[in-house]
Formats: sequence, structure tokens, C-alpha cells
Amino acid sequence: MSSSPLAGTRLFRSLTPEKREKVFKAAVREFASKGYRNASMNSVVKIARISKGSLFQYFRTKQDLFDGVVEMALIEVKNYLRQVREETSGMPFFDRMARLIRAGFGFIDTHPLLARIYFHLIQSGETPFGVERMLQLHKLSDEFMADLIHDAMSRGEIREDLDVERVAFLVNALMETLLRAYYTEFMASGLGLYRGDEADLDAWVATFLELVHRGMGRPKEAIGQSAT
Amino acid sequence: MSSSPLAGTRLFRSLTPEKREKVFKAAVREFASKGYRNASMNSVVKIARISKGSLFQYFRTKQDLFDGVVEMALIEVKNYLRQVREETSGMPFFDRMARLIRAGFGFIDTHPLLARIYFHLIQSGETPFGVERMLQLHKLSDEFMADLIHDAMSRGEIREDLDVERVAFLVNALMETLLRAYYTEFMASGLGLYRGDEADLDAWVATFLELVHRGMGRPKEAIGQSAT
DNA sequence: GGCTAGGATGACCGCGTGGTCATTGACCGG
DNA sequence: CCGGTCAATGACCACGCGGTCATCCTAGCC
Repeated sequence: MSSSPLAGTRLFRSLTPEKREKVFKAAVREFASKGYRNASMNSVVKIARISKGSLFQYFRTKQDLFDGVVEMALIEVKNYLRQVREETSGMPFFDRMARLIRAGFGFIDTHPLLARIYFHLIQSGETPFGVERMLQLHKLSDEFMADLIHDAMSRGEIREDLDVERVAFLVNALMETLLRAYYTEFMASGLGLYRGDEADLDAWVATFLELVHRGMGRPKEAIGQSAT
Repeated sequence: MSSSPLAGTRLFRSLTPEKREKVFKAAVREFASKGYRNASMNSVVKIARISKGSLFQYFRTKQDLFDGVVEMALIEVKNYLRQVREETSGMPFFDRMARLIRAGFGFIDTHPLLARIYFHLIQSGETPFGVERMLQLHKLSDEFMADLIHDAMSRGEIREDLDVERVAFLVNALMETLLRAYYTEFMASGLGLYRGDEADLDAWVATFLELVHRGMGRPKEAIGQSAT
């Protein structure tokens, strides 16, 4: 989570790491809590305890600052995805999925602000980014999921008659909503997902896997269970 | 889509229906395209071609106006849900689901602005509503889905070992993302969901049903298909 | 000590916001 | 024809925004 060495003006990059960090953290906090448009440079200035003039010498515009913050958040997200992929590379598909969600919860716990920025980014359409950039962002996670599915399919772990791209999109949507509900009070707080304890999270992961693995339909040859 | 008779001040409610409609439509357009915070009363005034003073005599504050618009959008959404429920009441569960999505696409086609407001509302957290109200909104659709699932379960159409509330939440998340991607350019436009033609939409509905019905796992006793 | 280079500073600018209110003028009953 | 009622109006207000810039301050050098 160190401040990116690429962001900001030459002056900003020449600051001591401590000061860079201080300014960057202030920006992250502000954008995470208010989104792009409602975040205020005045507010960043207050949080970082620097003067307004300095901030605008470090980043030419509000959008420059936001770009820097987003760049950093994306690096962190990509790292986390890569790490999960590597750590689970030999595992069965549905175990990988479980680990992926768990890692998502973990990411939110350790980088709550970055998580907020990332999810806000891909969901709100309220950012200063154009359509092209947004599509690219969505592709990042969709293609990650599609890769996992392709892997599993080539290993014969899942059905082969699935449309991989579409299923990847859907499964990804499911995961993203799950993660979002994990840190959002008003989505599923009655169901123990928002700040749920370990048992709750286990139940959610289990239900997710069950749904994605076997679906809701009754097995063709029902074995032990029956209706009314 | 007529302007709600409950919203606004006494003066607003005493206007001719035409004028009420004109003002209300302007507000809907503004809120749909910019969300709550970035919508501007000045803009509404210009669109509706009335004076600013008048608008504030019709609605005391920006939030009052937004409340009125949201109230109307919710009435419309509830109507659509009720209608789908009634029209499909005797049908098999997965057929109902298909119809539900189709109706969702239809709703977006016929009420694109209201759809935007509704989805923005339940997803952004950027509204002036408190947590309680937001939870209530989510419950609206989650419980609707849970009811459908309970129905199906009591008829023996689906597995009985599912956690209904959690599955309802997940399936609902899936549907909402699907609908959102249907009118959002930057989500899945490479996959033919955004403004897709009938064939594309059919494919999406089919994939959705397939995933939710049977899951991704290989059938225990594989019949005709095999890996590599 | 005097000089200079360049980072730090906050008063300031123009603008758009949500919201107000004195004035206007159309309408109506006597 | 008058007086009263009340909706319509837009100039106006305070505020917070992103962004600028003349000024200040200090570290380094001779």
C-alpha cells in the first residue's frame, strides 16, 4: 500500500516518502468515503494538514490525484488476484472459488478504503473515466474468472456445455455483490453478511458454492429427500 | 407513469395534471441522468421551463422532490413485480424466472429513466436516505425472490436443502446485475448484453437459467459428454 | 551577512449550488 | 372599478467548489 512512485508531479515524487504517504493516504481516505465527485480537494488538504497550494503543486488537478489513487488501488487488486491464482493453482475449481471469496473478504478487511474505491469505481459510472476505460476495468475481473473456468473445464471438473464468457460474467457478478454486501450496511445486514462472524461467512460461502456448483434444481434421481 | 398525487406541496397537487406532469418529468429526467447529488434544481427548472421560485413552491427542498420521484418509481416497480407474479403464478419456477428477466428487460425498455433511478437508488448509497430506508428497499426485491423460491420448494420443484433467504439474495443479485448490464454500456458490452438483439438476450436468459438450475458441476453420472 | 532558488502558503477568483423573498400581475367578488 | 388573494418570477444570498498566484520563508552558497 505504499504510494505509487509514478503518480503526481516531479515535485511530488521528490518528496520524502513520509510526506508522500501522508498526502496519498489523505486522498485515499477522502475518495473512499465520498466517491469522486463529492470528494473535495479542500477536504484532502485539511486531512493531510498541508496547504492547498502545495496539493495543487503535487497534483495539477483533482482528476490527476484521483488517477493516482486509482492506479494504486488497481495495482493492489491485481496483486491480490495474481496471488490467489498462484496459491490455488493446483486446487479443484470449487475450492479455488471458496478461496477467492475468502481472499476477497480478507482484502476488504486489510484494505477497506482501497476496496471501497475499487468497487465504487466499477459500479458507479460516476467517475471521470470514459466508457473505454470502464470496459477495460470490467474485463480485468471478468477475464480472470473466465480463465479459472477455462482451466477447470479443460481439467474436466465442470460441464463443457457452458458459455464460458457469459458464465464468468455471472459468477463474477455474484462474487462482487457478495463482497460488496460484506462491507455495505444496507444490503444484507439482516442476513449476517455485513460484518458477519466466521460462522455466518462460512454459511454464505457454502451457499454460494452450492448454488454455483449444483444449482437449485432437484437432482434428476432424487436419493434421500422428498417433497411434502 | 403519471405523477403521483401524494408528492409535493398542496400547491403542486392543485396544479393541472399537465403542468404537474411537465414538472415531474423534468425532475425524473434530471435525477435519472445525474443521480441525486449531481442533479441540480436549476437544471430541473430549465427543463421544465418554469421559474425557480415556482419549483420551490411545489417542493420545499431538493430532497422533497427526489422523494416524490422515488416514490413514483417504486410504485411502478412494485406494480411490475406484482404483475409478473400474477401472470406466472401457475408456471414452473424456472419458467417464472425467465419471464421475470424478460419483464425486467421490458421494464427498462418502457421506463428507462425510472429503471435508472431505481437501480441507482439500490446500488449507489449516494442517496439522502438512511440505512433503514435502504434496507427496506433491498428487502422489497429480496423477499419477492424468496417468496418465489418458497413457492417452488413447497411444490417440490427445487432442492429443499437450500437456505432460501441466502439463495434469494444471490439470485436476486444475479438478476439485478443482468438488468443493469442491459442498459449500461461499460459492463458487458463486448458480450452483447448492452442493447443486445433478441438472439443475444435469449442466450443470456438461457445461460442464466442453466447456471441457476443445474449449476456448473458435471452431472454425477455423466451421460453423453466427456472431457478431453 | 547577503543573495538566490524554489517549495510552502492562504487569500483570492469565478462559478454553480440550494434556497429565499420582494415584487408583479392575473383573477375574482362586491 | 376597486381591493384582496395568491401563484409566478428571477434577482439575490451564503456557501463550497476547483484552481491560481503574489508573497513569504528557508536552505545553501559565497
